[in-house]
Amino acid sequence: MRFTEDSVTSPNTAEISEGSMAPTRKRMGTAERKRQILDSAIQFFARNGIDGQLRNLSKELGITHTLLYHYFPTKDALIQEVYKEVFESRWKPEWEELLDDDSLTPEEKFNAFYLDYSNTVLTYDFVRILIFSGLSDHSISDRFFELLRTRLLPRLIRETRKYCGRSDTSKPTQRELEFLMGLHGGVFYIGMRRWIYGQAIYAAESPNTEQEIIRDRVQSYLHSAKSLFA
Amino acid sequence: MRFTEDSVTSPNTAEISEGSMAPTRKRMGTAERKRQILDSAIQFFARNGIDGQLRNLSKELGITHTLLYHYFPTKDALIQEVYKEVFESRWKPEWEELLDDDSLTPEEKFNAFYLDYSNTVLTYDFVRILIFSGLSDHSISDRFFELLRTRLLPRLIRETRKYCGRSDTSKPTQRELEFLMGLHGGVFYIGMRRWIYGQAIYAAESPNTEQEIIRDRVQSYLHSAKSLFA
DNA sequence: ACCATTATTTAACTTTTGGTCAATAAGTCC
DNA sequence: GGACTTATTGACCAAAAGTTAAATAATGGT
Repeated sequence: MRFTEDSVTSPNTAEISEGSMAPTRKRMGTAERKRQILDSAIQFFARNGIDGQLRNLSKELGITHTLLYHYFPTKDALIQEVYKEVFESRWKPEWEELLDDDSLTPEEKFNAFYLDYSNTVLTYDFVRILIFSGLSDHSISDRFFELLRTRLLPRLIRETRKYCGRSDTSKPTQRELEFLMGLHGGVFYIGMRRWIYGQAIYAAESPNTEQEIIRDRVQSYLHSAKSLFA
Repeated sequence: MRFTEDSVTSPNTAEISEGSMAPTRKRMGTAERKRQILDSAIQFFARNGIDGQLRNLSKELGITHTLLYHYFPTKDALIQEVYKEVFESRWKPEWEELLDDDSLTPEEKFNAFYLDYSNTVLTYDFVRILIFSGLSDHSISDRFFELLRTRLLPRLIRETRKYCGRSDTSKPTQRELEFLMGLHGGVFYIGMRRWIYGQAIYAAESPNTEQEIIRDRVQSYLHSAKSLFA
């Protein structure tokens, strides 16, 4: 993939400019530097794809590309850590709690969940890295979908049934799941348009509207579920 | 992006195997060979991303990579033709005719359209190349969305309104469009799951079900549109 | 002030890969 | 069958990009 990775003026070497002072070499603690690299790497690979060149990443960090090898044995190892960071540490356990909260109606749960989900997951970093990884190797993005499939979907189906006045706890049917995936995919598609295709979504202008969009769709989903599955 | 591009036994050199015959160098007409290369290139780049190496593509074709340069001045030129082929020559003008057909109800149109649309567009080649291109440079995928935006969406909104018993021809509101994009994105997400994340979609097993899935969603969309916009 | 540690850089190696060019040979036309 | 065209190849180049190893210099401890 051909991306233009703009050269960025190195923060570290910025101080060399004046006078004939020897370039002050900064020295960071292992943990902090590793953290810093990882953070930058997420942004960098989200932007440039996992084909982004280490030399460019290091330029953004103001270090030499060889220093990366002091913290990560190989480029692939770095990328694996990026995946891990993005897919695992951004998962919110609160989502499950929210969906299990007895004081909320199914409709409230759906609205609250998808609003927060879209704010957390429909990020530049997340969407792009998820897709980059899926494009190159399912086994990575699978980890995320596994969480979705086991933790969230069953709860969402349960709430859907509750909304329809049903209380059976039988295994979700494919038809139920597919109908739910219609809603889910529609929401994810917002992120796609925004971060992959670079389209301006209306919601970007006024934050209110994002909420409106999701409310419309959730209401539509639940309402139709009632006539389909009740 | 790191893909494993499996070496494929060259079809051309296959005949060398037996005896000590000199390898028969095949000679193809310009047009056919170019066509052949383009067809393979579509598959190849869909699989490996546009970073796929020309040497591997040519290996699949059973030719040397330098021969590619006899037909395409540069790798980028080849890729541009791949884009053109995928995005432009797969667009069906029938879609517009279908949506303009007066003998069909809005619901019939939606069903027929999205069923055919998903069969044409939700292909391995198409979905992956669309996303690869979007990831690296919007300007390419934009061409496709432009068709969508100008040719299809207005007609779909018109039919939605017709279904709702409205006949005004005013410009679609953002809310109407976003609601439609919910359906549209949900459909596209089927292709995403199938061709990006490698998930088995139920519909893959029985062709009937794909129809059922889309019918469910279309009906849900139209039904809800009525209560939202009527 | 010195030493040990290790973060950081410099230089270099290797493989990959897009691209060029002259040589070769498969058809075709007379 | 010889000449001409051009499809096809093989050898080669240069830049890109991952990786390694040795040299350098902050930093902290004593």
